[in-house]
Amino acid sequence: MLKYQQIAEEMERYIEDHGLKQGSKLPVIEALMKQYGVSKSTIIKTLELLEKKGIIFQVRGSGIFVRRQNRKGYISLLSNQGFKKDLEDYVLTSKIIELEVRKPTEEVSINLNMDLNEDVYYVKRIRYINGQTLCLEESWYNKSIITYLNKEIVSESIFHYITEGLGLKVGFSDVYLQVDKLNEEEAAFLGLEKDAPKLLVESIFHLTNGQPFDFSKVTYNYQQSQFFIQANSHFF
Amino acid sequence: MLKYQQIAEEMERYIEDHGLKQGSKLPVIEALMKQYGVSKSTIIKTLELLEKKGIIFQVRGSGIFVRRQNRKGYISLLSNQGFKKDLEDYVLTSKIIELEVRKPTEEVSINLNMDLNEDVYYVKRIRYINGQTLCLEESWYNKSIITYLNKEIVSESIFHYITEGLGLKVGFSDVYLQVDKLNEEEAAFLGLEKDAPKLLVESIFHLTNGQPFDFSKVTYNYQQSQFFIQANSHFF
DNA sequence: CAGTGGTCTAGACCACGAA
DNA sequence: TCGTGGTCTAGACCACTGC
Repeated sequence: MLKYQQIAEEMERYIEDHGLKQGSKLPVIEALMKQYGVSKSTIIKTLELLEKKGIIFQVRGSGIFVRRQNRKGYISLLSNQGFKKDLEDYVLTSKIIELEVRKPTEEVSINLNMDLNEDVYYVKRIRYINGQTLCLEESWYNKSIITYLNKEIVSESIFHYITEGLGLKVGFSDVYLQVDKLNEEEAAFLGLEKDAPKLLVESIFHLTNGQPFDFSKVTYNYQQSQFFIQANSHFF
Repeated sequence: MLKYQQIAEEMERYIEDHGLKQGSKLPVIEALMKQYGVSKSTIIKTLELLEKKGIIFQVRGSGIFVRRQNRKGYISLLSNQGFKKDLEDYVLTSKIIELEVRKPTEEVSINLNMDLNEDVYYVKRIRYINGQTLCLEESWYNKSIITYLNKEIVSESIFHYITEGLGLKVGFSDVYLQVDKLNEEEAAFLGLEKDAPKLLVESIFHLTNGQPFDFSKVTYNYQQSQFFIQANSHFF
């Protein structure tokens, strides 16, 4: 593990364990250098990482402060790969509706950058939170990358299998959101009435080398869907 | 302007002007160092910035590549402060419904970290895109920070006024999303039927020193609302 | 194993905020 | 004006990719 990752974890744990609130001041860079016995650049790298993750913010000429969003039960739209971390206190389960090897549709082939005659794994499942329907999920995986899937894997965390089991590294993802009304089939699966609101989230996941391997369409039950995002200044 | 910002802008313009596609390889770091006459660290800083903005991705041992999402007409949920950049080809207008100084409600006081007897500017407006209703927006500004607003300012870009006119610096924001049904009043303002889907986006904007100055609740017309987000690997 | 990106160091100097 | 974070440099060494 890299030094700056190590230090970032320790600092994150420190903030968590001491229950520091938004605005709490952390030690100055000089002190952190001494405390961890590393150079200034390494501390800065650490702080950049913590800032990206939304855990601190830095004010030039003033100091380093804790950043905390205070609402509970929201799903982060950025730390994708399942909701494990956001919804730790909730019970998440899945029901598999379909799992098979297919040829991609035109839409899928475009999003996964594949030929129409290559193979994809198609997975359709319902996810439940505390026994209530959370979402209806359809995913397509490029079979030349995700070479094998079975019911057991799919009923657990697919991302865990991809990173640990297959040893692949996830690089980045594009996420698209739309609001619309449920059609009859979706309503039936989610246990809602037709034309009720839905949030449709389409995601394309890429490996670190830029290759797309997973295209997903997730339809959320509007009653269970609260999301949040932390944005940083580099966008302004 | 800092060197690494300058170089980032030049590289971004180069990618744009040459219409480089996702996966196009850019020059190696060594070459960029020579080309711009700076040290390796500065180039790395440049590339980190471009990566955060979703313009490139880097693959260790391989190279630097262009990242591009291909869908048009989506609003970025991260580069907030109005949609100017995302919807360049569209005509955006506003109608002001209310503009006045008020005392905050409890909800507003919590989100802006204010006392109940301090003053806030309250702004309510409808925004249109190509003549269609895009959203209904309610905003509360801490009056001790945003000291003055009038109809003219509010009918244009409020963020432009805050950064240029008042010389304030926006640091970061927390964004919360929920899907629900329109109530009667919202439906009337947006020209939709009651109980139609809506996306409610609540945002809290902070200055670089961490002080919240703007709490906004924006209700989107579901027919006009397409959003996107680019996520990076540090979340995985 | 050559090429390429990533980490880490030590230190000079700059820019901003608060007193 | 001083304390603090930010930029930039030159260079050593590490780690991953792909031929």
